[in-house]
Amino acid sequence: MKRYIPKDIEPKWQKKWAETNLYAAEDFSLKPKYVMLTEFPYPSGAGMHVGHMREYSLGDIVARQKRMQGYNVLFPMGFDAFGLPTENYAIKNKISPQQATSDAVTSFVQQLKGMGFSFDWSRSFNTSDPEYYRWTQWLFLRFFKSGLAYQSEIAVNWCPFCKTGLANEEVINGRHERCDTPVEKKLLKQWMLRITDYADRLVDGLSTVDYPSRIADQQINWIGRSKGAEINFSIDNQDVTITVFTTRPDTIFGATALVLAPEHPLVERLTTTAQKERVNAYIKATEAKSDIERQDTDREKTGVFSGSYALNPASGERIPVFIADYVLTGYGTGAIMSVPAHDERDHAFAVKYDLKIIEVIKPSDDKTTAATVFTGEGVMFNSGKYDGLASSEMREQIIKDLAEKGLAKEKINYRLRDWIFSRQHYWGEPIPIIHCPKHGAVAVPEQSLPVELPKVAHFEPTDTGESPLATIADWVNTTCPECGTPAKRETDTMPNWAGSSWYYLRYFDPHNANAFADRKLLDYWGAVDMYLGGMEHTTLHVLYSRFWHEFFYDQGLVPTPEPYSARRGQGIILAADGTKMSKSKGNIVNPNEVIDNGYGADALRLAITFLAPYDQTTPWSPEALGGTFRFLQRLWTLVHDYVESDGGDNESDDLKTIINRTIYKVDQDLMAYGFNTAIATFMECVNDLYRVKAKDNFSSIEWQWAIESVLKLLAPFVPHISEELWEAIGNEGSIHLEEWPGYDQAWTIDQEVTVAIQINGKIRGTVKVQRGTDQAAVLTAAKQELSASNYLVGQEITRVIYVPDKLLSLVVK
RNA sequence: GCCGGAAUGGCGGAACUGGUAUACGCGCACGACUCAAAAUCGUGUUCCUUUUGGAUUGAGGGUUCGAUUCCCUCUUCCGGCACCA
Repeated sequence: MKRYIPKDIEPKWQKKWAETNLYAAEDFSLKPKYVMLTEFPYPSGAGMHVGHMREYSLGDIVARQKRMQGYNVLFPMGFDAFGLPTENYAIKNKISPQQATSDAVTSFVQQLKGMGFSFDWSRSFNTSDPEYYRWTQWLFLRFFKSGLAYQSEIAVNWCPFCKTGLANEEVINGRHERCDTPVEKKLLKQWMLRITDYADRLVDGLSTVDYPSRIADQQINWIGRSKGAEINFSIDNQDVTITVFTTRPDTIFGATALVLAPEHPLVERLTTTAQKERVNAYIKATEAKSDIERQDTDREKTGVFSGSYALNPASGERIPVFIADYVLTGYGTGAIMSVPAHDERDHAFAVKYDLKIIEVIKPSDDKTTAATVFTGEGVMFNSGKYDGLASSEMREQIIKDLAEKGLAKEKINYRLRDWIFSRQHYWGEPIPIIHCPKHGAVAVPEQSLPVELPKVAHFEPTDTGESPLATIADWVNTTCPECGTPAKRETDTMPNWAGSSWYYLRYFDPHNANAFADRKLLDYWGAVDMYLGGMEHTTLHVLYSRFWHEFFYDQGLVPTPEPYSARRGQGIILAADGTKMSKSKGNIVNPNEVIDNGYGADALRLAITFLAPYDQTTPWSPEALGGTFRFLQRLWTLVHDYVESDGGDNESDDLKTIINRTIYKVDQDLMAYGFNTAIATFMECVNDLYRVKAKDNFSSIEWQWAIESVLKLLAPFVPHISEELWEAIGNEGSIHLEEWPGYDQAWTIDQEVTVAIQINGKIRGTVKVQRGTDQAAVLTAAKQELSASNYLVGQEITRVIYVPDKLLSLVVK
């Protein structure tokens, strides 16, 4: 018998699949379509480790099963080539980013092909190809022409290490998500995308798609929609109004101060001469603080009195106006009404600065202790005509009453901020804008796209807040498309999230030179049916691309309101020691090494998938590989034993049951993405086949059917060995073109069942009976079974509960 | 602080709508083959007591004939957000 040596079979089949174009998706096929998308990687010099392969292994299983189930499957792969990782790699190795990208793509393709994934390679592209980013620029101009892309001089998050501005989404706990450097604030003129215009749509759209709640909730939290009111406070003896945002207008009678952010535009005007020195000193001190310092919630609250007083529009009381940095300038109006009795932050502030604390809400059950700040709903008091009424019900009434006097209006605020879209780096799509002294920012005409990234000798980022492109005079200097006068190109580039915000659409029509994709193909392929990727992209890439797609839908460019019908997030594979795999720690498990060590891609795919539920973060276990390899060896031996045997002529009910049950279970598991339990089912199945083989001499026809069925089920998981064994048992043509096997329900059920006997809640024995035996007969059998023991001796049975074919529960005393 | 998830043998994990907890794999032990080892095959493997038995799904309570599963309280860990009014 031939031994199972993966090296001998895997490259052979990979070559054959490529030659026969086995996994090509067909445009306009009459079969139902299924788009299985896995996030495309950014090509870097580091190569991919086993953790990366989890995502593609899972996607490949689904894609292959769907193909066998008769779908026209699109399972594409490309490369997210622009961005910091590639640029940093290029700088470090003193090669051009173009070269770094092309080298990395070559090695990534080799790694992916070695795993036997069924990607349609004819649709592959990389986002740094001018033929691709031409359309990224074209789509950006749609935002620009709709007023959704605008320039703004704002204090951006600046990473001093990467030397670039960042979006809010890229800042984690005050640090850059990529390099962990604390970010600084830097005043820069930036391109922004008005994602906040789509805040409601991004929340509401979630109820139309199939996302796990942990992903949907995270996006909802990130967007942070909160309903409340803007209320105007007039300033005593001055013709000035301060507008505050609050979600609790029902506490307005308890507002005993106004607090403005230090950056609030009215601070200067409200500061009295007597207080000027103190206020200026405070603002200076605030500016000196880092973002991380300012965001520390445990920090003692500080502030300063402005000298002015406001009038509470509900109570008419004169209340002081303070300036304090616990009020944020970027949220709401940058000013709040302080209600110390019912807000913990305001309480702490009021205690420190000796402000009045007026309680106006008490819990309906009235068991509050004076020590705590009551922030819940309750009954209003000290609130004039609202006394005795429920706070939750009066909230809208108060807004209405104040609105009649022109003092308030309903308002919804979002935590989400507009998307800072400029990067001061070389390796990105040039923003296709020309700055004309007369016409301002002008779009590059469509026929002049792409605005190609010039090839340069020096592409290192600068400290000036300008992109390296700014130094290339003959690229920067151009003429205005409107009037022909000398003008300058925009020198900032787009963030690495730009190309990935629409890449799935390009797979539908990857070679189109006249449009980002043909409308007929967009209509045919529609939304992505399943999108698998990392949890870390929930509030970055997934949110961004939903925003782009929703805008395109409004522009009539795409047929569906949402890009992804369903989304799943796979868990991270950690190193065996439980820490993250990283090149610097040297704990990376390289798939190439695993394959070369003789385990092969199939055993690796199984090990990755069998490790844990797909969505769970879990440490890698090198030993698991031995287990899955042994399993494949046992399968190999089983099939070859059959091929080399003569075969008998026995019919076998056991065999029928084993196979039908396996098909049923694997079917169920795959529907629920229970990949690890599906593999356990295969292992049980092969163990069972060994067991019955030793017992009976089955007919060849039955064995052939059994083995063919098992191989078809295994084909999506282990494509090489199943193809090899499919051939070995005498089949022509690829197993991957076979139909997914069906099962006979009748053979998945045992005729003889084991019924557990429970006495007072404890299992005391079991009886075997025919399926469908009635309660009386089972009770008789149970009494007989337990006659040898004394559980029932001298006891009276007071209650009998029978769960048919499963369990008999007796209550005795 | 807020939102989400989790806790089951030595380890990764399984268990359908409440119905025989520990499937499958790893590891370990013993046996077969071998001069020997590896590989392979077989047997066993939750814990305590081993005679009967008893305990056990992070802790404590509850509902139920019966709870890993449902409810309440709490602990720990992981992910996300965080002075967002």
